[in-house]
Amino acid sequence: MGRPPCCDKVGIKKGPWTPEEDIILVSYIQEHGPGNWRSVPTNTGLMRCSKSCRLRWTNYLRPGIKRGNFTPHEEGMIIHLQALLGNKWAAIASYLPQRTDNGIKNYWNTHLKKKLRKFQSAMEPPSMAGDEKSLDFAESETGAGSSNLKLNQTSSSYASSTENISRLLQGWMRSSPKINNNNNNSDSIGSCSAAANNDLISHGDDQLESILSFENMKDVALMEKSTSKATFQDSGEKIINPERTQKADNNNNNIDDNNNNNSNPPLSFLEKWLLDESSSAAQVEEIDQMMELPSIF
DNA sequence: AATGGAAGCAACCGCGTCGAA
DNA sequence: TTTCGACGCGGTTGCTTCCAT
Repeated sequence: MGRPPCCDKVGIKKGPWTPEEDIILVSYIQEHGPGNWRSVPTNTGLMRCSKSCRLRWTNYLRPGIKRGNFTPHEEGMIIHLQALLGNKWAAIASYLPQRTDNGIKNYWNTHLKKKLRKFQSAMEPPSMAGDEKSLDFAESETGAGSSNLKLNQTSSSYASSTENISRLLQGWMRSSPKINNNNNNSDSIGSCSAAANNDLISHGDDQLESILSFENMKDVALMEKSTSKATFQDSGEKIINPERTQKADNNNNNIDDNNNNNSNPPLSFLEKWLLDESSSAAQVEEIDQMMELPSIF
């Protein structure tokens, strides 16, 4: 007996959402608030799976979502957090309240992974360039030789209409106290960071290698400025447990309890770095400069 | 101008986790 | 304590657009 489907597959519509469907969904959420996704299709008449409704809201219709190009600071945060957390996109997204996990994941897979690959190739001796083992994030990738990065591909025309729908909700979000969407305000950075402090668990050596290899890449000096670094590295196996960050984020009333756990080193260095726009932006700009070196190509 | 490949991104699928009964 | 439903996450797929030939 397999797992039952999340919803009745018969008559369920798939594929891209239409503006009409978006309006129906947004109207419903305006009235009832997000959550209880199971009831959304039946109550709205949408021929969509509840999962699909949630995804559509979370990734596109939710107010406060920032679309378009990522800033150097955002890139730097993603690079650092990916090195620290691995492919925990939801956890990474919790530090970038205006970005969705899906968006970050896509951006990583399409842009940053390639950037970092080239950056690391440039940092290595020529004989090592192209050695897949040299990259923690290395994965099978066809067409790796292409240096043509399309950074400004235009989004579809409908994407702009979803933004409009999203914009319509801005006023409602401000006036409606019943929506507890922590990802939509700047405070969530602090709360997520605090949550991260609560979530230090043991992890494997791979994670540590990832961290160390990243540190080797560029900003050792920056990291060494932090007084917390020694503690963090010496522990060797302590890292944020990203799987709980969002839940902790939603329950940050309990943060104080967990902060009292003395066995866990503080992550203030991470927070400090993440909130230090100039440092991360500078790092990404440096990578960009490396990318532009003719010698690489 | 046509076409094939590459790139980007929206959406889906399957599994893990959590909480209520 | 166990079971089950709902939600959330990460990986993957497939469609659309762009670009080179």
